[in-house]
Amino acid sequence: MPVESSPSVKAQHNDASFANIWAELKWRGLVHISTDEVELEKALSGEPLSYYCGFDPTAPSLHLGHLVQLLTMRRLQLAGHRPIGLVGGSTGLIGDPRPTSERTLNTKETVAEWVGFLQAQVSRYLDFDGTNPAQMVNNLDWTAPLTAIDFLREIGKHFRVGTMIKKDAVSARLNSDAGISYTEFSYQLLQGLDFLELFRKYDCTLQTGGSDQWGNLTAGVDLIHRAEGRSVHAIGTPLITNSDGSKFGKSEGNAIWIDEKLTSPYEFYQFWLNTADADVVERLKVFTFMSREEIEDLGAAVSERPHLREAQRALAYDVCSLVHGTDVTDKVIAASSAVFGRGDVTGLDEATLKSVTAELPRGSAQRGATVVEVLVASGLVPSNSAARRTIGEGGAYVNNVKVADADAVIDDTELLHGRYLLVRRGKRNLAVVEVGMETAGGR
RNA sequence: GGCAGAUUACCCGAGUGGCCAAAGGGGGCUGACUGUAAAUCAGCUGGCAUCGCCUUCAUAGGUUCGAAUCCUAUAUCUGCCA
Repeated sequence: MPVESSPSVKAQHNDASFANIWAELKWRGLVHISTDEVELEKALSGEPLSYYCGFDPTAPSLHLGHLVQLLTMRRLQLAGHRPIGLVGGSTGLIGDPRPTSERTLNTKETVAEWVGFLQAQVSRYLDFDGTNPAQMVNNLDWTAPLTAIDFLREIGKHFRVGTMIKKDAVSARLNSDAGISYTEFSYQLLQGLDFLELFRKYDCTLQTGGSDQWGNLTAGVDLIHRAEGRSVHAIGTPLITNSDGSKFGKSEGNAIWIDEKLTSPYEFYQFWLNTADADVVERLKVFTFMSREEIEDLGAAVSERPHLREAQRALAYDVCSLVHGTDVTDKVIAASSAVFGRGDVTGLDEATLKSVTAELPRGSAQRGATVVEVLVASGLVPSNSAARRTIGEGGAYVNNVKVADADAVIDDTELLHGRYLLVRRGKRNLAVVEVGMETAGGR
């Protein structure tokens, strides 16, 4: 299992101006719901405790919603507590009930592959050295050997159906046409079992997760209370929302993934840079390790000189560096400024051009291609018609020069370093097209 | 099981034989403005070899010079009656 922290993890620290980690979590708006606050604050201020947060393999990568959990885990670790990163090799095979509809089951092979991906991702955000090192677990390790009979006798007996059907996710489904399968109905037992298992094995006494997981978090708290007679804790982080009511963490309807293959670092950086003024302070609190003072200064900058967008730049740089590293982030910023700056790309030397465009989508075309063909090859438009439409609208650029004639042939002299074209659609959709020296091929 | 009604482009929804690639709204895209923002205004929003042609109005057939519109069968959904 690949377990490797990101280099930036070592440099992170909490804000010492807070009385304790609980106060900081509250200030950052990371506590939406929790078990007894007084007890929890006491526990978090006392001896190091073990806590866990689970991630189900429902996709090949984690997304920004998960990043909230990862950073919350890291904050608790920085406060001296011991994190347990759990990847749901078994729960991913069952499916957490969504309020709307039944999930389709993924194959065991797919889930196993995704487990590996997620373990590597989770590892990057935790520290595996020091006095309170993180550890990674997979709930398949303790659920796979369990027989159905033992599961029903030892776990199922502690759960009342009346309680189970009152959980939001379940009751929403029972009241909908979709109904709910027995498989998904059982999900909360599995997550409860995880907490119990980790409690027994590692004295894990706190589970964190999104507030939408509250029903599952309390399933574990209740189970431990019944089975072991001990009170343990749970913290539910809020659902991050945009001030304009749109969904956070989406760009043009697509989720923002932390895997660079699914969401390019360029797109990732742009996503953060475009954070609304009204949301940027809240994002800084949740997604960065900046101190209260730094964040308050940036908040003041937003209201005094919004056009400079200092807070957005700081946010984008910070989060992009955290997820993709500072080297990649520097390249992305260079690409962004080459495009949004004065925009003369013909003067760039080849090495600079390459690094600047490294994060952009790429395509290839043949020599003698028309503007329309180049636009389609870039992937910026889906069809020739769309390409013509874009050109007609005045939104098509080659090497940052607006093009008007759809059928114009790209001359060899326009190629940057004999092969490249920087193609742009609208203000900020960019791609690189490499023009081949051969004339065969293509589609 | 019986009766009635629905099924239209990304979504909602108009259209009941030709003037329908299909009203309107939402969403999206582009342009102007701007702070790579918000708001606002304007245009675009099936495909292609773009003055024209092709495919599309649940699916498969049929009537007709001509069908999203009529008929038949199938599938799915919604009401009402058993």
